[in-house]
Amino acid sequence: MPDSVQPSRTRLLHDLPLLARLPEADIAALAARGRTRDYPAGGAIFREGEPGDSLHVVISGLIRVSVGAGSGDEATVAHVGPGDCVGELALLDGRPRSATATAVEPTRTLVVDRRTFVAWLSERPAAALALLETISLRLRRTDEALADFCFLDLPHRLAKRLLELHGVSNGSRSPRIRITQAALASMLVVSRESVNKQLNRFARDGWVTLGRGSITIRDAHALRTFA
Amino acid sequence: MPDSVQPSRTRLLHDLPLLARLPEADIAALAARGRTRDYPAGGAIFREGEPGDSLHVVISGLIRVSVGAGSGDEATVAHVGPGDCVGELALLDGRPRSATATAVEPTRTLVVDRRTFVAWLSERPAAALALLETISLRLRRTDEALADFCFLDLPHRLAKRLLELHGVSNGSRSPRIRITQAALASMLVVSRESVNKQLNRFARDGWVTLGRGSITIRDAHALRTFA
DNA sequence: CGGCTTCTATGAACTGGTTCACACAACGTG
DNA sequence: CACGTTGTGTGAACCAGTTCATAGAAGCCG
Repeated sequence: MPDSVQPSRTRLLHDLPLLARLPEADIAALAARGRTRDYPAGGAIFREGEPGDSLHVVISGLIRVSVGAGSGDEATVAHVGPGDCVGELALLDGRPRSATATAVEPTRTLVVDRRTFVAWLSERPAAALALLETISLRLRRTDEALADFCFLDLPHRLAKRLLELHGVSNGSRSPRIRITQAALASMLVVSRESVNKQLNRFARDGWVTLGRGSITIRDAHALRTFA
Repeated sequence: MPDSVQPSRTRLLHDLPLLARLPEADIAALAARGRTRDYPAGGAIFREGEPGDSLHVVISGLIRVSVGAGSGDEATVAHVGPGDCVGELALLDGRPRSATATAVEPTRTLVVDRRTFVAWLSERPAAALALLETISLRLRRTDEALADFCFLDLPHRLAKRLLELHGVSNGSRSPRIRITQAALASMLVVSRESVNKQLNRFARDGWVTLGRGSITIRDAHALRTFA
C-alpha cells in the first residue's frame, strides 16, 4: 500500500470514537493492516443474520443501519458517516450480524477483520480498557433508546429526535435539517403519516417550518422544554 | 476477612458470565478485594441517576432492575439472582446509574468498586478481551429486545417471554412459572389487564393453565411456533 | 414543455392496547 | 372466623397511532 494513503487512514481511525483516546502509534499499526473497499449507492455492506467478522470504518459516503421485522417492515437504527464505524459488535464477539448496513451514497470503507483486530488488541491493554468504556456508553445509549420507546409517545420522541438531528448538524451552524419525513418515520418506527401530522402541529405552534426534504428548527427552546 | 469465606467468593465470581472464562487466580485476586453487603427485602441497592462506581455480584437473594418514566410508571428490565451481577456499566464507564436496583428478597452482595476493578483489569489483558465479548453480547441482547418491542405485538411478546421464563426455571424441570400477572405486565411494559386477557386466550387454546401467582406451560411447542 | 417520480398533506375507518370500574377468589392474620 | 390484602377476570369507554385512499406540489429528465 502506498505511503501517501497511510497518514489519512491513521487520522481517520484516530477520529473514531471507538478508538479516539489511543496513542497514535497503535492506531497507525491498526490502520496499516486494514483494506479499503468501495460500495455504490444502494450497495449492501452486510445483511442481518450473515456471519460477520469485520469492522468497517467509513472513509467517505454514508451508511444506513437498519433492522428488519421479517415482514418487509423495517426500522432505521442509525446513519453513520466518515470517521464513524459499523460492524464493531461482530468484531468483538464473532456473532452473526444483528443489523443490515447499506450504503446510501457511494461509500468507501476501511475494513479490519476480526483476527487482525484481536491480535492487535491483545497486546494493548489500554486499548481494551478504552474500548470497554466506549462499548459501555453505547449499551447505555441503547438502553435509553429502549426506555424512550417504551415510555414516550410520538410527539415527545419526535421532538427529541429533531433536537438530536439539529445537534448533529449544528457544526454547520444551520437550524435546517435535511431529511424526508419518510426517513424520520423510519427512525422513530412510526408511520410516515403520523410524523407528518405531528410536524404540522409543531409548525402551527411556530416551532419548526417545513420544506420539501427539510425541516427548519425555529424554536429549539420550546422543543427542548416540551421533550 | 476470614479465609473460610474466600473460596466461595471465588467460585461465585467464577460463575459470573461476565468473568466466566478467566483463570482462577485472577478471579481470586478480584474476590479478595471485594466486600459483602446485606440488604433487606425492598431495600434499594442503587437508584437511577445516582453517581455509581461499584459492581454488585449477588451472593444470595434476588434483585429487581427497573427503569422509571418520571411519572410513577416503571418497567422491570431484569431480575438477577445468585451468580449474576448488577451495576457493571457504571463500573466500566463511571457514569450515573441508568437503572434502579431493588432487593426483592433479603439479599447479600459482593461489592467491587471501580478503582479496584480498573486496577485489576489493567494488568490482565485477557480479562479485558473476555469482558469486551460479554458486553458485546449484552448489547446485542438489548438491541434485540428493542427490535422485539418495536415490531412485535403483545401476544407474540408475551409468548416469547413465557418461553424465556420457562427456560430459566427449566433447571428445576418444572413447566410451572411462579410469577404474578402484574409482574409479567411490568416486564412487557403493558397493562396488567392486557396480559390477563391474552393469557386467558392462551389458556382457552390449552397452551397454558393459570393459577394464583403461577402460570403452567402446557404446550411449549405451540407457543414457540406462534412466537 | 410535458410527464414521471418523489415528497408532503389530510381525512376516514379501524385497531390494539389503555384506563376505569367493577366482581370475585385465595390467602394471611389478629 | 371475619376482614383486609393481594391477585385474577371482564366489560365499556377511550385514545394514539395505523392503514387506506386521495390529492397536490416540487423537482428531474427526455
